[in-house]
Amino acid sequence: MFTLSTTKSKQPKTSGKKAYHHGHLRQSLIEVGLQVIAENGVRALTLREIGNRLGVSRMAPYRHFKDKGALLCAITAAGFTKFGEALESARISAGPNWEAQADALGVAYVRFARENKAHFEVMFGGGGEPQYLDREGAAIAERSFNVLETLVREGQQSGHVIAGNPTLLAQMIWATVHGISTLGLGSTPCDDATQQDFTLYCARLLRTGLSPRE
Amino acid sequence: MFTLSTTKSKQPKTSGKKAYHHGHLRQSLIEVGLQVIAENGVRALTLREIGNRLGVSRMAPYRHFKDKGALLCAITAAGFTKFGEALESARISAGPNWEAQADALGVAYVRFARENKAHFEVMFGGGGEPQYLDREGAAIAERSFNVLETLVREGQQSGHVIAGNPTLLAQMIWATVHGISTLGLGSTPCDDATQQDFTLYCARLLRTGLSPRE
DNA sequence: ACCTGAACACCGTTCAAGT
DNA sequence: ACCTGAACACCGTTCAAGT
Repeated sequence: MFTLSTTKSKQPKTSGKKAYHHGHLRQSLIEVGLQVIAENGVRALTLREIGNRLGVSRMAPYRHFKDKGALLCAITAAGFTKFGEALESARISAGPNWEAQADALGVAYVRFARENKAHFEVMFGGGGEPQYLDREGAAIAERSFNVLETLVREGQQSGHVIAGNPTLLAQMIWATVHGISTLGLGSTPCDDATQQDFTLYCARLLRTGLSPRE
Repeated sequence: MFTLSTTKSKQPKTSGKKAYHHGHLRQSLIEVGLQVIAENGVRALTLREIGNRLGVSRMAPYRHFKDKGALLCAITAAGFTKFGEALESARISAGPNWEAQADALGVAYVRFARENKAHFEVMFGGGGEPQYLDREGAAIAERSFNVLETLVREGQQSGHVIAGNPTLLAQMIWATVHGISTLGLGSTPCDDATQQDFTLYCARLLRTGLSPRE
């Protein structure tokens, strides 16, 4: 589960005593926090609970995070990093065809939301909260969006997309995939395939439009 | 603020003592609860706080709601009722033109989200919560969606919308307006006009499509 | 019926303290 | 540096009780 370097912090503590802690509490807090959210929702995220799961005192988290909100911010930032990677890698593995890339991106977006409910929840303020997004997180989040905007620009150059402000066009697409994700549209009730189908259906409609072409 | 009948409950209590309570605690709880959410978010909603604001004991709410979740359900249901009315009235006052109706509906959706943040938050599970939606609330919510689906059907009959499953088409539109609403797209940072512009922009794109018509 | 107080098991967070 | 315990001001909720 731990993907970090295994180098303990500064003092290896020659004794086998038990040590103050494993040495990567910060990362563990994020991972376990995410786990708790995945199991029971953001609402159930409790510093005490995290502490218990890690066999650590109630106050230990405060060594690494100013408060609960700071932990959530870190989780959010980690989420957007993963999110951006998922989008970008989906686009790349879709090959050179523009439409294939567009489809892949949409599907990846919706799939990420489904497969990382906990992260998605925190990332997009699924808490009525002021959205746990600090300066750093916001920058990462914007990078994710830029994958989409880049796609639009390229589509315009290759003649797949109409002229117009690429940012606005990207936002329009963004709204659609995001709406599908949050509304859980096309899922009956837990089906991944149907949701993917619905996403592709929407992607096609988005291209050709809702009004008849004469 | 109180739009209910002023008839006190059963016993008017001839004495001027102060009475057990004003007689419409249930409705007051919903209204004040909504107020608290509007001011500080769902997270800040506290039965105790509501009680305080109403000059009522901590336990009074339990007389009307099984628990906090039940209150939230009632708030949600009330929200969807208002929401459905907003959509329907927007459609009606848009006149007979189909496109005008479609635009009005989209704008009304996004505007509702903006002007009723608190309600919207609770209605669509803006809490990572299991979405406070009981059987009754779900029925009301579905009715709101049907306004949209009806519009699509009529659009198909009048030749404004391509053929296809009206439910899926409506869901596609729904996803878009919902995405705009939750992402707060087109708002810089609190501007109502620009968000409306953006919504209309999306509505047009939705009709004509993103790929060039040759 | 409708309201109340005391009490219980939970929170986040502060503080003084240990190694 | 990193961890800990006790303590404080909050929660939701149960219970026994008042009118």
